[in-house]
Amino acid sequence: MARDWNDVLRDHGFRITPQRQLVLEAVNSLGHATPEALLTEVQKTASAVNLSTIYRTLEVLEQVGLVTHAHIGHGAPTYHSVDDEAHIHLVCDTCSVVTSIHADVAEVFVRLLREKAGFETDVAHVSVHGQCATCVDRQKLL
Amino acid sequence: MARDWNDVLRDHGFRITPQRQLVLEAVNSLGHATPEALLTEVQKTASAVNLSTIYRTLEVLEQVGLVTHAHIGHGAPTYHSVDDEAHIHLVCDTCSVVTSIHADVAEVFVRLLREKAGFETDVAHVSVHGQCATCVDRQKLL
DNA sequence: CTGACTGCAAAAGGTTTGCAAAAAG
DNA sequence: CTTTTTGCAAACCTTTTGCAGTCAG
Repeated sequence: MARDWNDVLRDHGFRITPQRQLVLEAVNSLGHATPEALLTEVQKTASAVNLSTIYRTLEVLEQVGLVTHAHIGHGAPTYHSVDDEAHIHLVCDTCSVVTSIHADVAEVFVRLLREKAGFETDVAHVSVHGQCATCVDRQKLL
Repeated sequence: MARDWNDVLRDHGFRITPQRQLVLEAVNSLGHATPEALLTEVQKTASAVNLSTIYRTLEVLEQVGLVTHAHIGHGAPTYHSVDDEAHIHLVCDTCSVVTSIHADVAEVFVRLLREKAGFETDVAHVSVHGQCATCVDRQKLL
């Protein structure tokens, strides 16, 4: 596992660079991370790395299937390793907390979309907005 | 119906202005629209209206519950009338086409999220990424 | 060596803000 | 008249791009 990421890149005609290795490691170690957060992490090791390199690297890594991203909230997308278990992001519009839940809960939903619309859902990319348990409870008290 | 939008605003302590009326009308007539698109629409009637007014107005209209927005793709959010039937956006990551499907298909999904995570889903806000029927078919041919 | 990759700086896209003038109630 | 709302311009933040130098293969 630790050695085939570079094969994946090479197989797609990309070169192996320290920057790419660092970004990939940062994605793996941070779990969920915005480009900005990845930059900070990468710069702990290599302070000269530029933000635009992060973006370009993520594009490459995503293209070869080593990472994916999901759109949470308004601002920044978050990237995570493809190795991670498929999960869905639940974004609370009240308190902005993001929780994850196993993608299994979407099984029926995904099947319905396939049957009714011929749509193949990328489960990991889904982000669901609404109100988290905590905020729902808090609201009941008022 | 045509007359109570201003009551809604007033009840929340907001004032009635031509700009707010025009933005609301634009949201209703365009169905799905980005702030930029709304500006263009509004300017057909009142060319002096400014983009920042559009943003501020949308914020107010959303706050009082007359419109909502959804995050489709990377770029701009799209706003629509709350009167619209609840629907889910299916975003094709291959061809970028956005289709809508009635929110009923998410019923089981929403129930599961409520039961398993206590999460109350805002169905209309969900945008689902994946591959549309057309692109799925096209890929099979290759 | 040669083309892919990087750093830098500047541009672009979308959204927000401060302020003075205009309009609503 | 008082307070909100607007227009304008500038600031902001995130992402993208052009270019020249650097590095991987």
